[in-house]
Amino acid sequence: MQTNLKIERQIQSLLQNTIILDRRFLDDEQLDRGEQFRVLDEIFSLDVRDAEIQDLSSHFAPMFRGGHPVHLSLYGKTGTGKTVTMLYYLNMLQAICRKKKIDMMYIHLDLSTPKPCFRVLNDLACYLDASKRYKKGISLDELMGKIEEKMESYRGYFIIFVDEIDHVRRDLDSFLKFLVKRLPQTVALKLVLVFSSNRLNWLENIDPRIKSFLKINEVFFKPYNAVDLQQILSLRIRKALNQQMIEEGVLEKIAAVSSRTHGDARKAVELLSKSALIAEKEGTKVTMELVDRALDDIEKDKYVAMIKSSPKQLQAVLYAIIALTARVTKPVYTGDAYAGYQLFCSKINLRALTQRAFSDLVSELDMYGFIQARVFSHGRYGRTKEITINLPKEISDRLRQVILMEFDLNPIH
DNA sequence: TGTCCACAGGAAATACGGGGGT
DNA sequence: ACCCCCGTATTTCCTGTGGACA
Repeated sequence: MQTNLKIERQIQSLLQNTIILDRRFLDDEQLDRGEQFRVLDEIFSLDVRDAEIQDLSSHFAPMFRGGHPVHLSLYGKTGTGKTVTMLYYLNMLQAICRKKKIDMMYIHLDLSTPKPCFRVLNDLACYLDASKRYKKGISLDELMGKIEEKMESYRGYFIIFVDEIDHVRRDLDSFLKFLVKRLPQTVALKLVLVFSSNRLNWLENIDPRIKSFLKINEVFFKPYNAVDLQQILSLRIRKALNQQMIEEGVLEKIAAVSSRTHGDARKAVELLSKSALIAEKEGTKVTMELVDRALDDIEKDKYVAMIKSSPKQLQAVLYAIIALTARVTKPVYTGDAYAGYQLFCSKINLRALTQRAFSDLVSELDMYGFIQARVFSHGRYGRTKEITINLPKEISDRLRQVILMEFDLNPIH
């Protein structure tokens, strides 16, 4: 009976202290298109990305005089809203065109994960309903033919938004050649290409013959400043969180920290979400101090996520090094580390790499910031890397556990 | 000054694996 | 179904190196 009451009270207090009311608004992936656009409507009406939208408008304006805009390239770091802004803009553009009886359609080719040229064309064909999804067995030429066939009858404006263009693996040239040279010559529609990239120089290693053909306009997306981020965050807070539970200044702090370090809206929302999550778990309000902890947590998650997505060999190397440095205080040398690594490999039934390869992996870990490895000469006692770990014990212990789990071992001490 | 340790790290060879062409 | 080709991972082989020590 006692426990019954206890549980009831627990649930009661959890309900009262609920902070996250609608989790979906903390993660764009979970919103459908309509909702996304509605959120954007609110954001853009607050002058966020105003300059960029202005640029877009002047680029597409010729459409309404019957002209033909040149192609467009969007630059900006990740999380500056290239994709979201452009999609929103295209949606609006389409609505306006419909009102003015101008034929227009657009397609969004999402390359957030790298794809070969073939897959991209296949995607395009699928959107056009020109072909089904092929794994292989159809030549690029044939695929292009099908796309052209489908486009032949169309006479209006046709906008293809190629998101993250530099993710076209292998043969970006032939992909562009098709879009820029071949397509406009074979079909009658008015084609406008929109590319987005976070690298300013993605055009540099393109076949110069295509490059000279490519008349292009550029729009730059600046990182969000603190004011923009405040707008974005406050909207999310209104939609997703219980505002009573958020202390004064938290919003400003998150915005300030984010704009200072990256200006990435997605990361800012992530920080907000993490803070709320911690607060909810602990049954407190979201405080400034909690934001700092969330920041730490995200940092920790970063290391964990990175090692989880790394190759097994790299994980094994890191484990060996962590285990070794935990045992001794002095720095570890390559030879010792390699021996430890071999031992660990035999334990987990993994083929050990050569010392040469091992050495490269150590350097890689150094680059990622897991460890410090500096070459140091001990005179006649040789020249070797001194390996130390600078991570807080908490993180390195966590990493150790994670790696063991990756190898299906229980952390036994 | 020369020697020599214990590797670093470059270059080339080789293994591997998956996708494309036929 | 088959073969080929190419990019990547790893190995093999090798030369280079800073400084303690004699």
